[in-house]
Amino acid sequence: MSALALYDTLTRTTSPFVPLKSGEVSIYLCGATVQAPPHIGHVRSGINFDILSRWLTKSGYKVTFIRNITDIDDKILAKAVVEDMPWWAVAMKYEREFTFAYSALNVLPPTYEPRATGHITQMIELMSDLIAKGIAYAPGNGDVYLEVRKLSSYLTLSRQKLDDLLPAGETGDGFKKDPRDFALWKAAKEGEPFWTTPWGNGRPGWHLECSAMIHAYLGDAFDIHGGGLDLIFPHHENEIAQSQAVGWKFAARWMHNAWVTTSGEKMSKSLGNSLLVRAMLERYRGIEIRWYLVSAHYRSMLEFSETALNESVVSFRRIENFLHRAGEKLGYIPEPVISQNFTDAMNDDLAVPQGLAHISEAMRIGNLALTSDDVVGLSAAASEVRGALDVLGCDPFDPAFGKPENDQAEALDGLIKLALSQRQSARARQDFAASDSIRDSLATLGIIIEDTPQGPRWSLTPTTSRTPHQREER
RNA sequence: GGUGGAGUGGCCGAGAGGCGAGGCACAGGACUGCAAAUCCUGCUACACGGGUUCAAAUCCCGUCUCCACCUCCA
Repeated sequence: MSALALYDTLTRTTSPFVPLKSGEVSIYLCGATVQAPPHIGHVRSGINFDILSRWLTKSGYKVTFIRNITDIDDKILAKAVVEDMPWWAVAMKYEREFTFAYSALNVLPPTYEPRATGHITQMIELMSDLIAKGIAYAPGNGDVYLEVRKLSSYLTLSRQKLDDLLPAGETGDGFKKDPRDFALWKAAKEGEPFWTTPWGNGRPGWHLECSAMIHAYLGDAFDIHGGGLDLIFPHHENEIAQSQAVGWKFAARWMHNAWVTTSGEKMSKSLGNSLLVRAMLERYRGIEIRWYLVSAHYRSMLEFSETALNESVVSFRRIENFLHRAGEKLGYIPEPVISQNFTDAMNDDLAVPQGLAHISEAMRIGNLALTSDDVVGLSAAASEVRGALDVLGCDPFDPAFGKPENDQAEALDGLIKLALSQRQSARARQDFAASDSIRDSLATLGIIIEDTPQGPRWSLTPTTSRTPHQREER
C-alpha cells in the first residue's frame, strides 16, 4: 500500500502527506471573486481540488473543505456601475453562475463556503492585533496598511527578494511608508459601500478576507492551502505575512493548480465568451468537460484546443460505452472498486494521467472478457474502471449527472426495437438495402446500431439535450 | 532586471539514469452480408551543442525558443 505524497509549493518538492490531526484534513481553497461568469480555467481549479478532496475522503480522512467567495472588491464595484445594479446584486448574480458551473461539472460543494462580507468583524479584529503589534498602521486617510519591512520573513513562497520587486504601481497617494506595503483595508470613496472601523469607513483589501475566514473555520494551523498559480504572489504571500505576523502557524502545505491556456497563453476574459462554462455546456455534457479538464495533471498547463476536447470526448464515450455494455451483459451495474494501480498513481501527487493508462488497460481486459463471455473478469474490470472514474468525479452512473432513463425512454426503446425487428427480418431475407436504410435512418436521428453476437443493440449519441437539468438555474 | 515553469513520435500526454506509460490518428489483420464495436499487429520520440557514465529523454554545463508571476487574476 503506497502512501499519499503531495507537492508543496513552499518546499518545491513532493513529500509524504502527514495531517496535523490524525485522520483529519483541513483544506482552504481560494475560490472565486464573483465579478464575471466562470470560464473553464476557473472551474479547473475547482475540479482539481475537488479531486484532492475526494481522494482524501476515499483514503479515509475526514475532510473539512473551505472554499471562499470574495464578494466585495474593486472589480465588483466597477461591474456594478457597468451593469447598473447594486454591487451586492452583481456579486450574487455571479456567485450563482459559479455555483451552477461547479454543480454542472460535479464539483462537490465544500464543507462551507464563507463570503468575505460576512467576516468583517474577524477582519477588524485581525487588523487591531496587527496594529497593536506594530506591524500594520493606519495613516489616517481611512486605509490600513501592512508594513512589509517589519516582517521577520516575507516572500518565502515565491522565493523573491523584496528589493527585486518592481516598484508597485499603487503608491497609496503618499500614505504608504514603503510602496510595497499592501492594503489590509481601503477607505471608501464617495458613493462606495463601507463598513465602520476604528480607522474610518471602508472595505476590505484583497488579502485580508482569506486570513480572517481561514482562522474563523480552520484555526491557527491547517493542512492544505490551495489556489491558482497566479495567487502565489501577491495574494498568498500577503496572507502568510498578515497571518503569521499575528502568530498563527497558517498553512502546512501549499498546492497550486496550473492554467488552462489558449494558443500558449493564459486564458483571459478578453478572449470572449466561447470558453465560458455555460456556453460550453450548450455543446458538451458536463461530465465530458470535466473529463477533459481532469485528464491533464493539475500542475501542468492544459493547452485548450477544440480538437483535443473532441478527442477527449470520444475517449470518454468509449469508456462510458464499455460500462454500459458491461452493465447490460452482467444485468447489474458493477460496484466501483479502486485498484492498487490506480491508488498508487493517485498517491503520487494525484498523477491522474498515469491513472488514465490503468483505466485503458482495465478496459482492454474488460472488452476481451466481454467478447469471451468471461463474466467474472468483466465484472472485475468494469468495477475497476468505474472505481477510477468515481474518484475523478466522472462516474457515468453518478446521480449528479442525471438519469437518462425515464418514461419516455421506455417508449423510445420500444419504438427502436420495433424498427430493429423490421431490420432483422430484412437481413434474414438478405434484403440488405432495406436493412441498411433502416440503420441509416436511425443514425440520422442520432441512434447508433451495433450488431453483436447477442443481437443488435442501440445507443443514443450523447447530446446536451439529454441532460437538461444541467442547464437549469439552481 | 528578479522568481518560477515548459519544449517528448502526425497529434495529445506520462516518465525522470538501463527494460518502448497510455490514448487519438494512420496502416495491416481477425470478426461482420456490409458496417459499427471489439481484439491483435505495426508506427522506437524526447529543442540544440558539449560533458559525466558501461549506460542519458532523465544528471551536469552552455545555448535557443515559449509561457507565467513581479500588487486585477483560477
